[in-house]
Amino acid sequence: MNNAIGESITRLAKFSGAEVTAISFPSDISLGVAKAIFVILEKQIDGHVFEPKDIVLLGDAYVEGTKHYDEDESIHARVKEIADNLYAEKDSLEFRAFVACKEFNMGYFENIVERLGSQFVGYIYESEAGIVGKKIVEENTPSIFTESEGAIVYIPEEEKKYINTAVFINSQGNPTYEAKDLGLLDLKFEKYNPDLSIFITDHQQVSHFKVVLDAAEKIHKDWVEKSVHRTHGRMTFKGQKMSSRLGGVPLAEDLLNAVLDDVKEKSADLDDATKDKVAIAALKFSILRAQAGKNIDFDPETSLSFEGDSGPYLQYAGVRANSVLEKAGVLPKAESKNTKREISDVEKLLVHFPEVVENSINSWAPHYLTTYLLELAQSFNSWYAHTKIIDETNPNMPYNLAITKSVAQVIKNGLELLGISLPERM
RNA sequence: GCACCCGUGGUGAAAUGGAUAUCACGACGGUCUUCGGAACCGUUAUUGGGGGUUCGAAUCCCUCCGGGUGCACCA
Repeated sequence: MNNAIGESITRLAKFSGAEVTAISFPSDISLGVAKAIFVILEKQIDGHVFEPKDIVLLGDAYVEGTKHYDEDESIHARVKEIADNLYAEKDSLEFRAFVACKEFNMGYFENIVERLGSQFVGYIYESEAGIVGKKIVEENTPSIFTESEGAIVYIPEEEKKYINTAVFINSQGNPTYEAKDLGLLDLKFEKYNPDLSIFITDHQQVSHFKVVLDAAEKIHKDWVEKSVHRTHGRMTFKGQKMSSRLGGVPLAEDLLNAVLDDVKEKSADLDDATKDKVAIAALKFSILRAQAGKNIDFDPETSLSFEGDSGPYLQYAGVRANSVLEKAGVLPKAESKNTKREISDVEKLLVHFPEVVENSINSWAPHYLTTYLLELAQSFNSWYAHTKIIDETNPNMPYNLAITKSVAQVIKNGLELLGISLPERM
């Protein structure tokens, strides 16, 4: 979800003429990671550096670590030691294993992101942000932050009831998520100096960002004035919450492959790249069609459709239009403006495209565009069913071809802005 | 308990405060010698309850009901 929405917003922003830098904030370090590393090291008694071979292995270690930690208090000391060494980047067995896992994991991540049609220009890791964030918090204690029960916390003014008190540095001296986000702000603004910084996260984090931004405002007003937080809902899988910590959840790749199976069933004769495009369209569309912010329950059985309101429906309309144009060969010259003819509904819709795009950009809401494209495709399909486009005897043929061409173009551009590509055939 | 978000046909969704609330799925009935049927046409059914603001409310305010999320060392 984050990828689909983020990518679309990125593309909309670029289209509006802005220079956009898409960065990701990978969660490479945490107590949870330390737990996973603990499990991994335990299995590698001979002491050589762990070589991850499978992404599933890492996921399992994460889940197992969480479970093990909750059930067995005797390992807490060791896990904390691991965490400290990771945070301090101290050369040690665990740190080397961590580096190997991180490298492997990032490779996997970049792969899937590329498959989805995205690209990040840069990364700011939580580990870096944690170091910077911790420093910022320490420098501003006690002026902004307060010591409490061995931890360093931020207490908002009393009248700001809607903002929670939050721990920024825990009693072990490690930065929490809050401090890391502070560090992220600092690194982001230092590295890229943006006019506008858009955070895209799920909506569980709204109150978290309120605290962070409230604190940040006192450090650097600029950061907050230039920051926008867009949230999206969460995806449940067949009614089940997905949590990487608890396990048993599908990865984005699994989701995509499930969809791909359906596509294969439907059209075995397509080449693999096209099947992938259709599958990605189906998946992304089901996310982007709704206003961001709502939760989506994903069930491969029911929630994916290739008909009606769907990504493939849009692709189909575009492919079909292109196919007609190809068959028509060279476009005839435009007819004279004097020809009398009714303005088709399709044409009326076509005119609105720029306005819709502008609207989507202004409110960072890709779903306006999705809705519009759907209307256009429906209108075109309906028109198509009643109109013979290639018809030499029809004086309106040039007009009809021009309409077809415009539709093809608008659908292509519109899908592009959504991060969905238009196949040649399907 | 406090705070934030949400509630639209059977289901999933749309609607800068503006005309008769728009699509899709489902169900039912049609199109089928056609430039691509992942299509087209028709039938079906909807704003949680109650107040208020407004010439006008799905949209704004209050309240009740129902659901979700967050509230100190996870991210």
